[in-house]
Amino acid sequence: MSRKSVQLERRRQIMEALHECLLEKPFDQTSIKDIAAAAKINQGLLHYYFENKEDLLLNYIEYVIQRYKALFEDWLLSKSQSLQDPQDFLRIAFDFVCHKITLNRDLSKIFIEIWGIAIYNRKVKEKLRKAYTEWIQTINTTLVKVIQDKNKSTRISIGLVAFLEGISMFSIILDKKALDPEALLKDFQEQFLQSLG
Amino acid sequence: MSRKSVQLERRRQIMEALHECLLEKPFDQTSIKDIAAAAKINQGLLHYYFENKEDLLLNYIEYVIQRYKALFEDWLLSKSQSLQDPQDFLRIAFDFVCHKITLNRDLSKIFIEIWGIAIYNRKVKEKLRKAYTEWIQTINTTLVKVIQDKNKSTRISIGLVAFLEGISMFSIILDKKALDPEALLKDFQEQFLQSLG
Amino acid sequence: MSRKSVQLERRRQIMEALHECLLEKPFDQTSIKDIAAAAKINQGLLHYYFENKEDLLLNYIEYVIQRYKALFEDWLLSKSQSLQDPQDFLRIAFDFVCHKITLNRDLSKIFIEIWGIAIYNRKVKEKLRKAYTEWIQTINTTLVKVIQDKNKSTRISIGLVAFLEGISMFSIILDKKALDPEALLKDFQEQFLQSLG
Amino acid sequence: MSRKSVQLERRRQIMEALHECLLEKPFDQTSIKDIAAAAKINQGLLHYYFENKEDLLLNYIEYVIQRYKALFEDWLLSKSQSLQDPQDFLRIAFDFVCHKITLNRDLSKIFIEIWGIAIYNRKVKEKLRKAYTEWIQTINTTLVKVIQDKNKSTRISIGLVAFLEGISMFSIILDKKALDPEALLKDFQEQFLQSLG
DNA sequence: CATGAATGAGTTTTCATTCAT
DNA sequence: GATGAATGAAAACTCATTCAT
Repeated sequence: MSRKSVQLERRRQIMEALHECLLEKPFDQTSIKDIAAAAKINQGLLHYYFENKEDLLLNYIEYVIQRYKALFEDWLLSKSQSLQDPQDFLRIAFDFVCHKITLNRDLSKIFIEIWGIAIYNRKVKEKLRKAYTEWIQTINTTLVKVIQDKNKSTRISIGLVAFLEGISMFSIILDKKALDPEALLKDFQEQFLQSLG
Repeated sequence: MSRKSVQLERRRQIMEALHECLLEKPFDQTSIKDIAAAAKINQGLLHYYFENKEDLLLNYIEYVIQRYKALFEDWLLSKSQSLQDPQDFLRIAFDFVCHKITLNRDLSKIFIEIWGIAIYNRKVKEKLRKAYTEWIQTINTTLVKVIQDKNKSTRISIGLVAFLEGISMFSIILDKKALDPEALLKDFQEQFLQSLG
Repeated sequence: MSRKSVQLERRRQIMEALHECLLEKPFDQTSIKDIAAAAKINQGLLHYYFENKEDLLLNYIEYVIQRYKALFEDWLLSKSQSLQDPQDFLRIAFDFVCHKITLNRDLSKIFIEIWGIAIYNRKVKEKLRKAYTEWIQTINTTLVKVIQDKNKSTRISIGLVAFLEGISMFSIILDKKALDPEALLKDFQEQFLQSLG
Repeated sequence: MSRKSVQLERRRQIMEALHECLLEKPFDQTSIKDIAAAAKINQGLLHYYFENKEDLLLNYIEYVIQRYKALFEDWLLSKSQSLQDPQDFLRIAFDFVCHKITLNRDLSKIFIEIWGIAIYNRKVKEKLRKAYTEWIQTINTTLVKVIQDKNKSTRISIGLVAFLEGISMFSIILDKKALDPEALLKDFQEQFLQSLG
């Protein structure tokens, strides 16, 4: 491996360590020591690869977002039959989001955590803002083909993502049994796609 | 003032101080010192009124929830004309939630923060769980009269609250301009009530 | 009850509370609050009856010492047959000390604690010094009748008390089974009295 | 110096600092700050080398006990002529204990302090228990050769150490003049060894 | 006498970050 | 690059004592 890629690999390793830590404790209660221990590297070394705790967090957030964007691309390719048809695209995209994102408990935990940080951290907020905007636009690009009314389709796109994020949060906060998010989302998906078509 | 009410007043004063602090910093970064300063009381005294930081937080959460429940009761009373009709009740309740809760930026910030804490704090999670369950049930009690299908109405109630919480979160994270949550909610309300009727 | 005796009774009550506390925690780790709670009185009131924590401790020590001196007097009176004979007196005194003091686990704990405080607290040390000196002299007054050599009898008196205090300490620190202090003291008593006679 | 030995040296340095502090104040009144100041190191660093105050204390106790065990070994070697003869061994051991331990005022202070801590601290008690048991057994191993009766020799060994610890305590609590522990111990030693022979 | 609220200094411990090797 | 020792500030919490009522 080249110098550069060893560096990158190390950074990845540290970000994965942060990921593990965030599944156990909130970011503020996760110490550099914890992260270094999870990454099996020296505590001081962490500051060689990342300027400080915030820098690591920002890189981590970016890393997670890029990973899921890539996963989404792969998902689309694997279902490549019918991306032309808006209805089909929406169904496939919806499937992805539900199963890989909204119902992914680990990811939900981490994003709820990140929302909290974003409130008072401009850089984190900006990263989130971009990611959500992009996600909403991806949906909207297709939705507008079906709905025509641009304002309306934008509102629906936003509302759809807001709803999914709300369910994601509820899947962590509420009783799993009382909530049954899988059924709820499936039901919703049918209604939604039907209403479009 | 009686001894008892001095106690209660002081506790309220401290909880209000925490409220102010939470509008500036996340809970984990808010020190007991900060809260005491905001409450203009001695730092040690805070531990006289609350066992520890967590105890204060739990009391604060309860306090906020009770406050908004009381506000909702008042709101209903002030619009007392027509609570019999489900449609009217839903419209009035929706108005309250939108304007007093979902579009209340301070409250949104604080609840996003609390969601994050709830992930790893059982007691906080339990408080949230109860509050959301109660909220959902309040809606469902009325909704079931219109929809009949009990499972369906439950799912819609959950979905509705999830959507509102998602919008609440977006109103903090996304650009206010791009989002325009007031318009979005108004639009949604119309569609929603229409679809019921 | 007169004013004065109500006062005294309250003071006694507080000292008994300290006694209870000292059976659970070292003095330094016992807070005024703990003591007040054990005495079932208000925390502030404690400072009305005793100047401060040290004052309470000094009074408590005096109180315990006087109690055991009184108990000893009673004991002697109850065995009044034969205090004239030095051997008999020594036997009776030895019995008292063994059973009421050296083998009294609660008292042992408390005195070990007090020794520790005495090291760096002049007033406490002085109280202990007086009590031990008096005890040693009580023994010596009788012992010198049997032994004649005044220096020798003083040394034996000191050594005897030192030995008993050492056993008292061991009864707390060492395994009760391995130590068997009752048997050890009984054995010692026999040897000792025999050696005198 | 190697990494490892720097660690050990630092730990020793901190334990010596605790030693100095314990000659001025009881452990409970000695703050981490005091100890760090005495060791001339940063307060935070102390927690790098020892988990917490109790951990430091336990290590310190072990350190002192090991030091005196080593000193005793050296002492025996330096008097190597005659360890075969029980009488000679006892005399030499007795000399060591009297001069290096029982009459060592600093050590006496520290052990009285440790006794007090041991009452309510299981780990400290266990360390003391082991040390005293070992000391008693060392004496008993030789004593049993002279006395034959195993039970009797065990009782004498325990009693002997109890007596020495009692004298150690008295040397701190009582007037030095009235006590004259050197003379007392010398006298006792003669009587004791004579009684065996 | 009695209450409990108030004070403020002090305690242990944690931690992000820096630095010498 | 890598190590782990060092720093210093800050955190939560405790507590003896005082004071107004």
